[in-house]
Amino acid sequence: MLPWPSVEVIRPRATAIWGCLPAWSGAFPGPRFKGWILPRISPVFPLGTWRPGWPVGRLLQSLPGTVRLCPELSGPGGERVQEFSSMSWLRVVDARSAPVGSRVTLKGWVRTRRDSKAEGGLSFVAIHDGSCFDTIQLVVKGDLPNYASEVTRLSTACAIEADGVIVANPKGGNEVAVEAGQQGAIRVVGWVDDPDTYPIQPKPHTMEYLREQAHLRVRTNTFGAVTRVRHCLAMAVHRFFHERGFYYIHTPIITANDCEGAGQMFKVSTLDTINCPRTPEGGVDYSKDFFGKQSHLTVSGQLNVETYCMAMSRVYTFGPTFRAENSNTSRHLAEFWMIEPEIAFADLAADAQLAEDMLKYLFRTVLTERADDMKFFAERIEKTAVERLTHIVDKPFLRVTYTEGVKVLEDAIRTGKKKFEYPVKWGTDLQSEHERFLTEEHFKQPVILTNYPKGIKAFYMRLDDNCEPDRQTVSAMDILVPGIGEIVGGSQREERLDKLDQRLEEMKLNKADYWWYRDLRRYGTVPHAGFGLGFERIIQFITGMQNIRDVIPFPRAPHLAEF
RNA sequence: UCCCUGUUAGCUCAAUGGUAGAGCGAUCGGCUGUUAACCGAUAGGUUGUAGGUUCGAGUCCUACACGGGGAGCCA
Repeated sequence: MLPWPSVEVIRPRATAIWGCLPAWSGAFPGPRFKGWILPRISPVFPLGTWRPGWPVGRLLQSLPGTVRLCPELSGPGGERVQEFSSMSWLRVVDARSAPVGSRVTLKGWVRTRRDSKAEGGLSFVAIHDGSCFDTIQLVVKGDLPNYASEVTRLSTACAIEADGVIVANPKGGNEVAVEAGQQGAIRVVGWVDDPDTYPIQPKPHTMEYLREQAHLRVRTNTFGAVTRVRHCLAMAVHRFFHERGFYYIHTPIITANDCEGAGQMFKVSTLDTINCPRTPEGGVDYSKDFFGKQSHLTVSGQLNVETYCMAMSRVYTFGPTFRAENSNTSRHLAEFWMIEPEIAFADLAADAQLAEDMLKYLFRTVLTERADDMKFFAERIEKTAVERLTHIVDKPFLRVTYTEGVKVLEDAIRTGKKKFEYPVKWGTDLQSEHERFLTEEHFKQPVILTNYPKGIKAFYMRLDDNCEPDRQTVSAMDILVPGIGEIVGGSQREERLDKLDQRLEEMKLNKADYWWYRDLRRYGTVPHAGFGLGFERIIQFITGMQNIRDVIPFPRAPHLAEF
């Protein structure tokens, strides 16, 4: 049975892409090998235009004339080509670009159905399968044996298989003609129980409502688009670091350090919550617990990843983190994903540059690879979604010290340009309204704020040299973006043991608890720096989705763990 | 956790303290190479829960539950 299997294309040496091209029913001339056309895609493409995993067929379709065929190949250049031969149907994204006349089988779910009495019965059935934003339309003729009994009863979300022929839609694009005369068929795989009460109707729903239907909401345009963008970004994160020689470190989810410090933690325990073992003083005896001491879900992989940084030079973590704070906002989750790189022999400036490069890489990638979804976000979710990313990619982020930032705020107040609810004073933390003013109204672009007063920052941040008396700062930075606020928080770490100890003391932390962290400063310490990037927040910023609960598949927040 | 606000048909929302309404969706019919289709008809309700005031409560009062916006905490 046609059609062709999906083919994974790999990039062996960063100069060319080799791969197998399905023989599109003879649509492309060229040398053949066991039924495959074997192209070599020349490096005339700018590097990074496309990626491993994209079928070559799509590239040929979207970029005609830029592919050279290499007849000398007897295989895919000795490189790995993986065939998913068990998948013998075509995805919607490939059907949309397949040559007219191809026989295809499609599998997917019905979005909409419209009927016509013309030509002895005709139904237009739009189906989707997640492979791209758009649906493809099946034009089903009334001559199918199950036309009246099944096809005209199809409703939103019915699962079907369709055999048909790719034809051109009169108004542009591809569609699939399904008629008995051409061995076409519609097979219903799964019906929808009661179309009247199916929660996802072909009409606009509010985000709040869809949140209550989290198991079904991915079937909508919006959540399908969010899902593809999220995936695209996750892959881009790994690619960004991998291409720059970073190692991906799997830091632990469970931690027995009660010293992570960044807020309330979830307890991890196997003790009986009602009859737990007691210490003589009446407290819970955690020595009888699974880990022999009190343990928690991690709030950050940073301290662990620093240890790996002190041998591997460039490392990062990308995993879930947990905060048991009672935060109820559109920017907070109890379970969220964080990207935390750590670089050795680096200062704050290098750290900021890495963060800026990474953000721009992510923006560029999503604009290229998910243009279809980004177009949708710009049309329906946030008008400037595409425009502002394009804009940001082109110019350097602004670097402003905390002290300069405070001056800007004070000037704005003095000249009556702006009124704030909270006062601005050097040494205190900036409020949301202050940060928003800086990035949204004053600078109107992403801003890297640096060198904060030490009193408002964590113990591990490096003390700046040559500070004014009473104005001691640390090498910390926050990246603020319009609409979201803080998206990155990072710092150069304190690599000098005496200074670190001094800070631990000042903040009344127990040195003994940090023995292994302090060891890093005793044995071959080097200047190093890193940052944390909230993955959901970057998705929010890119897509314009207003609530963070709508950019993660199953959000976890206070009183929210239904799905 | 605090402040503000909301909860009425499958969904989005109306309804001076006096008979519960519309649009969309669904179902049926008509028209149509349709694509946010269009036209007509039908079905669909213990007004978030529990109390209270009143001759009478969707509407006023109290408590609770849940949703949303903002703040704090942060990413």
